[in-house]
Amino acid sequence: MSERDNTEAETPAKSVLVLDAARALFIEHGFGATSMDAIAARAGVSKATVYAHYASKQALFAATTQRECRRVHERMALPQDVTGLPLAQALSTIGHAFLQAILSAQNLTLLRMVAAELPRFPELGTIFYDSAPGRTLASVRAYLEQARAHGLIGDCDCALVAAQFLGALRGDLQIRALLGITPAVADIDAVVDEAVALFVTRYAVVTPAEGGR
Amino acid sequence: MSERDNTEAETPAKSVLVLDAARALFIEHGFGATSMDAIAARAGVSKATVYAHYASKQALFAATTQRECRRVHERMALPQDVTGLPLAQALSTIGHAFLQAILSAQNLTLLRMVAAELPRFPELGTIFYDSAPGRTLASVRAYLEQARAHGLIGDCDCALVAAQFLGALRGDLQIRALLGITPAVADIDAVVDEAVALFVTRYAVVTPAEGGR
DNA sequence: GTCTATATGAAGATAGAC
DNA sequence: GTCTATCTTCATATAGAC
Repeated sequence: MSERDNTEAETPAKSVLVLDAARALFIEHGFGATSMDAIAARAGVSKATVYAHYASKQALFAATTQRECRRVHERMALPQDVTGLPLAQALSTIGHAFLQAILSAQNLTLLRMVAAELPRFPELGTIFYDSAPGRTLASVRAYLEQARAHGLIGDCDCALVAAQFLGALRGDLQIRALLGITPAVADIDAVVDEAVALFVTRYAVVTPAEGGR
Repeated sequence: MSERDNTEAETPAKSVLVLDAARALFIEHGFGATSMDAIAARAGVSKATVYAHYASKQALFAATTQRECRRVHERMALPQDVTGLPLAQALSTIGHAFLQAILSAQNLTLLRMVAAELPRFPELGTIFYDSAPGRTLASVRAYLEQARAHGLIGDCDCALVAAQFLGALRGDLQIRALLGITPAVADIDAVVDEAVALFVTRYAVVTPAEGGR
């Protein structure tokens, strides 16, 4: 507590070791199949130490999930400012970043964990949604509103369009990945290109060159 | 699920009673939090009887999930033949049926269960996918190929278009519902109309009137 | 096949020394 | 705060009678 920051080698901080171990095991085996013994062993501490920092297995799970949500939240920020780009290029950039994010093992396992324990931790559903998919949706919506203000796209319900653009990108890739059926990476480019073409065709005010293909 | 009646009160079939009880409890509490004692009690049989029919809790879970997949599989069939309809109307019909299906409590809880226990039962992911989302995708793809053959839509990758159409319908509704954030039902019509307009605009060979609304 | 009763073991949580 | 050792509960699975 008192010594929070070390300028050099960061504090091993048992509580963080425990959290890291819990994260790894919850992700790998799920909540039910992960024991506090296993977490303590992996963290290299005793079980009593685990309980000194987290009052129960559920509290540890909640702490793990919320930290993970914060991390995903940070990773979900758009990689660069796409405001200046042409519409198709901006959408393509967004699309690639989005698919990479939602298909990452980190995101998928977190989603699985939260969905799995939703009966036990209902509030985690909202926390996760606001951290990841809701946040991305808000970003894209904001971009579309800006694009509309700049005359790149016509009048539309930007929230709905953003949701459908992200949905078209998802296709069935996300649910397949969620179910453990990993998609061929080669498909990703085709998916993004087609989704971009789809939305440019419908919403773009000026179609600079041609539709997608 | 309340009454499976036989014409002759012959077989209440304990194995089915057990399966029904297991289904209800797994859905309500998940795999980990459901005990064999509870299942036996709910089915009105002894625990030994449960084990006489299902070798283990895992086997019972697998049997429950697979039966549920078969049921969802049947419900997922398109409600009517849309082949004769105009494109926009056919897509609209498909869209409403699809959203109703994926947002149903039955489908969501099953998806949650399968995702939750994926580490323990990896093969259930594929079974569920083929039963529900994969099956719907195949139906829509088949419809699109027929529509293409009839000249309603131009040349395209029907599998990809089907996936993106269903994805646009999903938007973030499915993931929200999965996370326990139930959407306003009023939105559904707007979502379907906009998605139909989107795909008609891009793919229809003849645009009869205008997009959806 | 079905029951009552029980063995077995795992896992969440704690006591008390240091 | 951290450890070793232990307590307690409870769920899976089985034994044996009918």
